[in-house]
Amino acid sequence: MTGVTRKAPMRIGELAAKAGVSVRALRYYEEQNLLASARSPSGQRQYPHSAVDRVQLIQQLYAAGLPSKTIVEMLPCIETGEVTPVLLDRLSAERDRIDEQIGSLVSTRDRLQRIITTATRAKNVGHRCPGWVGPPPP
Amino acid sequence: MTGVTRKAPMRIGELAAKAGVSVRALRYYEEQNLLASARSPSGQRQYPHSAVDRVQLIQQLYAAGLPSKTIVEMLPCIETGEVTPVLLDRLSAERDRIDEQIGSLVSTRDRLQRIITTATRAKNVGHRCPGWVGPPPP
DNA sequence: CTAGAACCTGACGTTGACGTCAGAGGCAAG
DNA sequence: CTTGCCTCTGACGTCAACGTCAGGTTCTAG
Repeated sequence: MTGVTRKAPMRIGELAAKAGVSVRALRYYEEQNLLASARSPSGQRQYPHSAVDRVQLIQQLYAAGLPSKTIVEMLPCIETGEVTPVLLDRLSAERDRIDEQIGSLVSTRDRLQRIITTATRAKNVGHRCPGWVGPPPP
Repeated sequence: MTGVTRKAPMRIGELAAKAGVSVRALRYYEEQNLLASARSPSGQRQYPHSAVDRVQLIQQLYAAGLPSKTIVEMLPCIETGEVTPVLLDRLSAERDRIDEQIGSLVSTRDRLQRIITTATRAKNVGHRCPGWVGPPPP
């Protein structure tokens, strides 16, 4: 026996569903060289199972604010585990950038939390919000 | 004596410099009702000193991914300290959203860190991309 | 075989936060 | 007064990550 479990190759709709993105997004990723696909004789895209993970990684990096240009430079080596010193620097730089972003978000969150706490404790609740803060005194 | 130190009112260029944003951005904020200004007789914008802080708050909220529509609903009450129950829910919701965003960023950061660590330890360096010969790892 | 779902390419539309340019005026210095 | 910088309004340009539509092919269920 072959030992190979033959199943129909994953098409774009299935990948989109499994990865939680739109079909359009996947074609866009391919356009940006973020995601490759084999083609059936009739031209339909075919993906390996691992594509689900890859798409989710792409999403994660997008969510971290990386543009596709940066991602496309990082992805190949990330997948193979091979990396150049230059790329390593880049990865570290992005990690640091994300750290800063986290710090900024934390302070924003804290500021929001203080506002909430203060407002709740003071029970400054139930007034009508002023629609607009007027111009400053001369 | 009046006790009032009269100084020339802050104009848009000065505010832009102090807040670290562009003049265009400030006019855009005004367009979006995020930032008010008094006008001189000749129509030039005048800002109070507190505007610097306000602009920085706006920037912080933008950086947290809030769109101006949301900010414009939150800002007046944030400044006055008064808040409606509805707005309080909104603030909490945004705080929670930011928390999720932080969590997502942390996991992305960790994933990047693992990649960096693994690649560094395995010394999988120098195979694919062209580049200079880097310094040795610590 | 046929209907409908899924897929293809190509191209234009959308959104948000500004950038940039044009043409006209205002303001302090010399 | 003139020079030069700052400011004004208005309007079009940009960029990224897709959405959406058109017009055609392919796959699959009955």
